[in-house]
Amino acid sequence: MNQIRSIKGTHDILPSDSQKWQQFEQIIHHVCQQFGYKEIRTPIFEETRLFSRSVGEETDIVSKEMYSWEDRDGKSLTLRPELTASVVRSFIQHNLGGQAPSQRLYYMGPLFRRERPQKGRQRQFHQFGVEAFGSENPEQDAEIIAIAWHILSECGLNNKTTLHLNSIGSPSCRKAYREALKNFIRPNLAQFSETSQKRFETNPLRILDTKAEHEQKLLEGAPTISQCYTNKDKAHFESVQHFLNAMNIPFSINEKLVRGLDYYSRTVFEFTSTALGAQDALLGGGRYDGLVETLGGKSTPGIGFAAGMERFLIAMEDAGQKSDESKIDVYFVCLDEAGLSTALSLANKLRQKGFNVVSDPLRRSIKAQLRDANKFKARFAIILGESEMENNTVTLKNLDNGEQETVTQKDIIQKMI
RNA sequence: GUGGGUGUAGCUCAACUGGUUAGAGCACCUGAUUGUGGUUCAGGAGGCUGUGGGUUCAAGUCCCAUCACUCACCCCA
Repeated sequence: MNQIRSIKGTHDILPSDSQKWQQFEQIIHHVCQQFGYKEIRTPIFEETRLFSRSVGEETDIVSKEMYSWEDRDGKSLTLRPELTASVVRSFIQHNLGGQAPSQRLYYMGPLFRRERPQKGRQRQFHQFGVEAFGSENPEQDAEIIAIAWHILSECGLNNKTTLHLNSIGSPSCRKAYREALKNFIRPNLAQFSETSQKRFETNPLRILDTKAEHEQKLLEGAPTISQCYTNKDKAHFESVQHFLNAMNIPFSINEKLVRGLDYYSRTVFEFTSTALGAQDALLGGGRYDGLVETLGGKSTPGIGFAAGMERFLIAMEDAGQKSDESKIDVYFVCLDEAGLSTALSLANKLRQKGFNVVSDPLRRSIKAQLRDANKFKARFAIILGESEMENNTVTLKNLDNGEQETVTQKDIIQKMI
C-alpha cells in the first residue's frame, strides 16, 4: 500500500520553517497596525456566486480553478480563491460602512486555486492583504501602496522589487478604450492567437499582456489607455504619483499593466521580484470602486492589494534574510526519577516569571541532556540529581562559559530573576 | 489542460561504457572509567535504488508503463 501524502500543490510548513512564517506574520501585523488598519478574518469557504460575481465569470480563477462542490442542501460552495470578495461580503453584511466612513482592514490566510503547481504557485497558498473602503481620494491609493512599501522594507525587499503602476481609468474611460483598442486590432485579428481572439470578445485589454512577440509587434502603435482618461481620471492618477514621490517610493509607469480580475478601476499596481522565476508578481492590487455595489452594497469606493506569502518568503530567502531562532533560557536536567516533581515545579515557576524553559521527557543520561540543552542554545542548565535532592539544592550551570554553582531550591527562582 | 527535466539513507549527492554484501558528507544515537554540553576521536542505526513490468547469465544503470516531484506555457499572488 502506498503511503498517504499531502495533496498535490499543498505543503506542510514544518518546524524548521514555521519560525520564518511567524516572524513574517509579525511584520505584517505590526506595519498594518502602524497605519491603523484592523485585522479581519473571514471563513475559508463561501457561496460560489460570491466569487463568480465579483472576480468575473470569464476569468481563469472562476472558470477553471475553483474548488467548488454542492452542499447537502444543493447550494454551491467554494473554497475561497481570493480574499477581496470575502472581505467585501463581510463589509456589506455587517454594514461596516455605516459604522465609520472609512474602514481600513487587513487580512492573511490560505487560499485555494486548482492550478498546475510550479515555483511560487501552489494549490493551497497564503496571502495577506489590505482593503480600504470609503475614500476615492488619491491619498488613499498612496497610503495603500505605502503599506506595501513598508512591509517590503521590513522584509528587506524594498530595493529588490519594482513597483509597476498604471491607471486603467474609470469604467466609462475603460469602455471607450475597449472600443478604441478593438477597432485598432480588428483589421489584423486573424493574425492573433486563438486565446487572444477569444479575449477580443471577453476582455480585450488582456491582449496587451501577451508575451508572443509577433503579437507585440501587431500591437505597436495601439491606442493607450491614457488617451481615454477623463479629466478626473487624469488628475487622480497624477496625484497618486505626486504623493508617491513625496514619500520617496519609487515606481515605474507601465501602461501595459492590466490586472486580471474584473473589478478593478483606475489605479492598479504590482510589485515584482526577479527572485521568483516565471511567477514574478509578489504583490498586486488596485482600486475597485464599483465592487461593493456589484455585490449588493451601497456604492462605496475601495482599494486594496493582495500579496503572496510563499512568494515573499522565497524572495526573502533569495535576499539572504535570516530568521532569528527562538531562544531557550533554561534547560532543566533531571537525573533522578525522585527529583522529577521538584524539577517540574521549579521549571513551571520559572515559566511564570517569563523564562523559556525546557526539560527532557526521555530520562536520558546527563550527557545526553546537556547535549540536548546545547542544541536548544539554552543559556543555563539547572541540574537536579541525587546529591542536590539530598541537600535541597540545584546546580546552576552557565552554558556559555561552563561555570556552575550550587543554589538552594528555595533561592533559585529569585536568583534567576 | 500542454510540454520539458528529475526520482538512490531524514537532507545534499556518489556508484567508469550494465558486473559481487549500493557509498560519502551533514543530521541522528551510543561510547571515550564514577554525575557535565559545544571541539575531537571511535562505533552504531538508517535504503526492496518511487512503483510495476520487460531485455539480459547479470539492472541503481538499458526499454516500456505508471506515480510523484520539479520547471516552463497558460494565468496569477
